[in-house]
Amino acid sequence: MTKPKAKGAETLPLNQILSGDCIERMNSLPAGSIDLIFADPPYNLQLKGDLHRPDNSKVDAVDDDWDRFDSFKIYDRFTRDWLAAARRLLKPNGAIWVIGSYHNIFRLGAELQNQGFWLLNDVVWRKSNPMPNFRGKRLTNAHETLIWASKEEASKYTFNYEALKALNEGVQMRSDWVIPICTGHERLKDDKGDKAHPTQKPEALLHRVLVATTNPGDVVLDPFFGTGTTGAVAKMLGRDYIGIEREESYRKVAEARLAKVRKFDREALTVSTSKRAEPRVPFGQLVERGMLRPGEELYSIGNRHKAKVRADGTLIGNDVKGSIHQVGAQLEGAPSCNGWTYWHFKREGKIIPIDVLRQQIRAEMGDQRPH
Amino acid sequence: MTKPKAKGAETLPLNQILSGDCIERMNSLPAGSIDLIFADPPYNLQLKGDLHRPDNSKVDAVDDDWDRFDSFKIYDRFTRDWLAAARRLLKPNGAIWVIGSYHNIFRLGAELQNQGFWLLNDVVWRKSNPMPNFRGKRLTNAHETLIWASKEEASKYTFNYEALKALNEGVQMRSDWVIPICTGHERLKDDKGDKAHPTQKPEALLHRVLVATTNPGDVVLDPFFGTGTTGAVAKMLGRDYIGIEREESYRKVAEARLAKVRKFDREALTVSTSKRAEPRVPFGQLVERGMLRPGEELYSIGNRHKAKVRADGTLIGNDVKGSIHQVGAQLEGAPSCNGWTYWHFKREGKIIPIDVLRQQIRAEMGDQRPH
DNA sequence: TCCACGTCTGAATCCTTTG
DNA sequence: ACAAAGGATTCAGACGTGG
Repeated sequence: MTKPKAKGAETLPLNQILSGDCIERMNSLPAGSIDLIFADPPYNLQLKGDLHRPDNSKVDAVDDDWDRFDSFKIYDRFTRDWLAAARRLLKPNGAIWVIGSYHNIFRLGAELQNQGFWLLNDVVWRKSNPMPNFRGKRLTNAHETLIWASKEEASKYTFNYEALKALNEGVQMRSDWVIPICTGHERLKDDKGDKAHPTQKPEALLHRVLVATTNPGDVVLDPFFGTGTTGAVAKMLGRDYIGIEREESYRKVAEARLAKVRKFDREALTVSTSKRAEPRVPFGQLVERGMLRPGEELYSIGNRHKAKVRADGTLIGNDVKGSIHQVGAQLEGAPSCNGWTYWHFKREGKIIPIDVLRQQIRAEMGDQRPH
Repeated sequence: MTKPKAKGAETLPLNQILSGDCIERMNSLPAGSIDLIFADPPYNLQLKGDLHRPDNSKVDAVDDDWDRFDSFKIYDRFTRDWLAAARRLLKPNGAIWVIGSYHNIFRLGAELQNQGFWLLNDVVWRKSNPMPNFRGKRLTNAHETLIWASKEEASKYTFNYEALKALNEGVQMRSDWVIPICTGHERLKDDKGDKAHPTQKPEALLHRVLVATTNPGDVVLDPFFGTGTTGAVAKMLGRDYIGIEREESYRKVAEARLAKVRKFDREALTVSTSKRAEPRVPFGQLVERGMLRPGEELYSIGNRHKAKVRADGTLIGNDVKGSIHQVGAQLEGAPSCNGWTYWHFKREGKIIPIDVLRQQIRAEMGDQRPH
């Protein structure tokens, strides 16, 4: 499924992290050479004093220099300039994702429209574990907003509808995505054990973005690369990436991270075109959340069969592909099969049913109830 | 808890639906007279009569750069004008809610910021039953966005934190709200049995908005009244409303609807309140009243520290003296401390928080409070 | 080995009254 | 006006420790 390279693509610094100012670096790249841009620009939080939790511990605020702007006017000029540089780089059918909070997302969205980008969806990242509002003065700020836009109205943008539907276990993917914030082992630390970047995004978020709106071999640019989540997920998924990052400390962490990332199997990257029904916890979430890796092998209940996990949450095994249920049924020659109890994965030599993982997600999904 | 009426409030056309252009009608109302505005403005640029070029020519289909830019310009002017009229009406501590989709919400949010409104939250209305995306070209657009903003940064806006927490089973209300779209009996029909309004909002949404950010007796204005959901819920909740609607057909439906609405019982309107709303009790009163004796010892929450009560209602312990809060903070090395929950006294061998005594005093005061 | 429990932390525009 | 003081306020999840 490799596409013909765009003109000038051979000169692109693929799978590298460029240093310096993102606008200058973007302007030095050839026009019309990028398939997708993912941008997580400074939010301009405008924080004032300190904030303490009720237990008197201090909240580690995002007070970095790179997030300070003196006025909306200055922020708007910055937004206009980097978006213009980004737009120039996109292929005619290219698209962009931006992410932000209420502090900046309205300015981002309006400027996207002003420049002729065509808004396709706004997507809500609903955090399953946000920081509470400690003073009880507002609603818990439990989400961030992403905007997905094509370069222009006429763009034939990439959208892997069936893959996303498969990720969502047969139901159309909605514009609100429930994904935990980046914590635990995934959260990168510096030498001192502190977080390496104040706003590292979860890989599950980028996984969904890239599966949805790119194909293997596409070139993905992230002009605010940070510690490289976009690059890491792009590499796993067999996309090429270009990162731009100003801060040397972030670049160093990202380089080390990317060196360790391994691409998933080619088979796992081929996206499903099958159609299925069935609601409930989508198996694809186990993949998105990194509980199971694309390419990982699952074992049937009697250990007579095995199958490989694909990036869109389908299985492939012995020339059979489809959902966990379909593949189980086929291999057993049965009319139906409950994939959740049929399939098992291995951890440290142990065989564990995948249903265990579903239960973990269900426990996290307490927040799905009406609020 | 009746508030003093604002100047000019006696001239307000309370609980009425005004006809005509919302900007003109808003400009005819007295400045600084409204507690809360809820606005669901149109975003369809072709909406009849709402938007004109300066020369009154028709806005063509949005099919090239010039037209796109021109139509955004017109929409922005419309947004600027009605928001300015709305802002003039708000009391200094007033607030506004606006609702929109990705077509217009970014322009609304940016203009709110430009005019000096202070964004408090963006809220995602997550529809539990959205219309699917039939063509499979995008994500199911399963949400709309609301913005909650105070008139200015310094505004002491109304937020009934405890009431919302109660609505959410004792957990802080988040910025994502799961509410079904308006269907079934709630959906108003016209004479022919068709839906009376294309975008009727669910009462559950307005219920949450008004419980959260108004008090009984507040004046709520809706400049795009439609079929009157804001008014209906305001009336149920014992708030006064003013509606403005230019379409006669909508006004008629709204009038009929509002005539049928009945206000809830006063008891039902009482919501949980926070401690902040309770009267302040100086610690010295406990000593004055003999509930605690000078010289008596108090014990910290973990029983790690103790201090002696002095006749003037200060504490002394371990070379530290001052208020119950100051001494607690000093002993804990904390930036602040709530002495009421930190300190305990002994009676018959039992350890009891001093807050119990404050509550006794408050209970006695309750009898004397004016209603 | 496993459970119970305590600790820590996350893009946060996070107070109100008195003097 | 500004400064000082009173005193109200948290959820989910990861991780470590101790029994």
